[in-house]
Amino acid sequence: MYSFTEENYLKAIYKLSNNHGNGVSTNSIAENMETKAASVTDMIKKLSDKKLLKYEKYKGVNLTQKGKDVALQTIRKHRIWEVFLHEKLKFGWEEVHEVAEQLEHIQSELLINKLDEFLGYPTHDPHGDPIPGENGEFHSNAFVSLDTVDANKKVILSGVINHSVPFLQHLKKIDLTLGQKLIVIEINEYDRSLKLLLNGKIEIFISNEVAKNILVK
Amino acid sequence: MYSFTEENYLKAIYKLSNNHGNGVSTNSIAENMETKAASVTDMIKKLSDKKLLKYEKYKGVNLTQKGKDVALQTIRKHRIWEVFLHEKLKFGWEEVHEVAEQLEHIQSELLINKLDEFLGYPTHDPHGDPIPGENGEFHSNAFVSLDTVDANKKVILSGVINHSVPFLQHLKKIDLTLGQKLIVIEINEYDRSLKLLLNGKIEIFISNEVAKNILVK
DNA sequence: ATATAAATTTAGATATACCTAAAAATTATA
DNA sequence: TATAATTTTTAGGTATATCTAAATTTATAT
Repeated sequence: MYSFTEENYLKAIYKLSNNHGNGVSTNSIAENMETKAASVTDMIKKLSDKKLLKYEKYKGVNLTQKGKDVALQTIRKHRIWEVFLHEKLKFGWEEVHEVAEQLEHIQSELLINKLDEFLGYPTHDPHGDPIPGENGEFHSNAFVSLDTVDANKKVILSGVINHSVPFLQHLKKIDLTLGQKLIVIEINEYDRSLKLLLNGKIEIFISNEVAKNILVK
Repeated sequence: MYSFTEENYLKAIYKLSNNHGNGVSTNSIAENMETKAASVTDMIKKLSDKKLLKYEKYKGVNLTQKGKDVALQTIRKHRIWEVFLHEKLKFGWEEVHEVAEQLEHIQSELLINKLDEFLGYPTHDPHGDPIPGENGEFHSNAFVSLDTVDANKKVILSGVINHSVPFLQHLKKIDLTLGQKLIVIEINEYDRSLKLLLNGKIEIFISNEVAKNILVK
């Protein structure tokens, strides 16, 4: 139906329009897709012709409902594949993204629905991001950043804000993984670094930089 | 490493060079790939430049070892994905090919090796075709066509020669699936049609046309 | 052996998705 | 508000993978 490239543009624009208000700029898309502004203008015209987005010269773009649907289905596929790679094939959570970038473009409704069923209809991917449903509906996750949690409260590591490979590798190294039960036992006022208790056993220290990028519930 | 298209050409040429002797013709490739001879000539030149095949104008092509390796790895990936779709996602054996045509091009050594492990290192795909190993080695299957089997011999349905969707759907309809235990209880001399006993219970009739396309061991 | 048929290649186009460099429009600044 | 800086678009070009139509080579048949 749509090419790899078209799906990738729609996904990028969808994510960018969540961050900023309205009218996603050519340059921001170019930066996000690691390409040049001129290439973005070309593709934008094509997507506009296909009614996937509204485009006004020099004013940026906004996805149409059709465009949002394609973006959400691509994100759905990406996240379901990430669950498969992590749960079934034992990929580390820092390894799943790259392969899912390819798998998300496989065209088969049947495949993604059967895979979803096989995985037991997961609601979140290995980074804690919610998986949109077949009709694009989100189960919004009421997660909070770990640096806002009060001391002595039991929480569960449920997601990350920073999805970069180095950050995920760091968490893995200090035994912080999705589903980890933890308690903030000390908050250092000076640099807002934290002392955590994992599984009621191990104590670890983390910087505020790390805490800010961890989501818990 | 290599594009979808390049991998598909190499796979097609590999299969065609098994059928015929040496020198796969431009037209046979075009027919197999459902494209035009002129397009094949273009691609052949490209693959020849990349040392994936030997090409002499008007004389057809032969894969180099490098070309065979790429073809075999693509076939390996295709068949491992078919096992996954059939065994884990419960796709019918007539449904797996189309989706595997896409999945075979995902580029990740880690993925295919982990998938292979997850599936318990299968040796045959859902059509009974052998899965090449990591180094391209084949476990050759000593299967025979059902129309050559003597009466009253116990055999197991182990593969098919005709891989077409209508043929596979027909077998499914008459309860013939991979692994089915059966005995030829009657061979009609006139048209070489067969009466079979399935699982020692059900009797069915099949034409010689069907029997010729079934492999058993 | 030569004419005819078939197979193959070449020449020249098309569509996609990129790019660089230059031009135009918008936004920021003095 | 006029000028400078930034952003965006346009113009023109590249590479991939197609195609049609014409030319060339090889195979077949009389």
